[in-house]
Amino acid sequence: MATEYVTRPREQIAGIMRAEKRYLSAAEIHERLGRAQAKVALSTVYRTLEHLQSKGEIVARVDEAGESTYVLCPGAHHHHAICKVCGRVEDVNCDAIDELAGALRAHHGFTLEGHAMEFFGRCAACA
Amino acid sequence: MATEYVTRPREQIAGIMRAEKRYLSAAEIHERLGRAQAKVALSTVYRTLEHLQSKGEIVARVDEAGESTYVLCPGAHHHHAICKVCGRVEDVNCDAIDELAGALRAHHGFTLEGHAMEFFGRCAACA
DNA sequence: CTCTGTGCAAATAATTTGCAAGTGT
DNA sequence: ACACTTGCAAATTATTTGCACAGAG
Repeated sequence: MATEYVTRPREQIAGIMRAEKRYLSAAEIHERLGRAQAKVALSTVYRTLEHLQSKGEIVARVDEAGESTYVLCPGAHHHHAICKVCGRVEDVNCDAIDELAGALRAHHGFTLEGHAMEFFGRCAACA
Repeated sequence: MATEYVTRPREQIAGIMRAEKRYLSAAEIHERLGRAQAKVALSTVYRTLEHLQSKGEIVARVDEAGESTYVLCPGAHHHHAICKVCGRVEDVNCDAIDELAGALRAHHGFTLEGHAMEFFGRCAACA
């Protein structure tokens, strides 16, 4: 049960994810597959992305337009700095916020212009 | 030009947003309007939410299921601590991350279990 | 009276799903 | 062989839009 198969669509999608350092939508991935002469169904792209997500190899994020996008993201807990211009993603580890702007610039040459964060847990009433 | 009308649907939707301290989807708001005998079209809910958003009175967030949700959020830049159980939202100002867990518990009785953040700006190549 | 807001129903667009056929091991 | 994957087309779901009518100023 739960045997793992290596198929051409999966290899090609994983290849694209590995080659790109930015969040891509299912449609964008599907389009690149088409350019590479790979005839993969869009539904397969969705299913493969879900599969990679459950394996913890990629993470999803919903962009401004409401589309789900995905990026390769293995390894320990960290956050992403996303370039507004080219979409490139820099990995950022969890330091103090005040240090962030300085550290981002020093370590990544990334100029911080904005950020968003959310916290999850249990409020006083639900503790 | 751009005159601002006060209508019953708008008042009722604003009332619901004011009464709730948690993120609600358009459908949830619509359902509450129904319970309150207010016959407001779902499309009007969407249009009103968009309107309130452009006025900066509410903020949107996409939940785990991919639905857009909205909460009243006036005033200065801050973040939200969302209770996993009841959905209540606590406002959190932008302190150092290490202090966050302690501060959240001390100031809000909120036990931090997880967080997500994203940074936006310009990478070295695009600066 | 005029311009904005609303309701309704139809149109979009992203994502999901059923099922028959294909493929890896 | 057998279980997992894929493709295709149809179904689902959230959100948007066109248009005639109602309501606010």
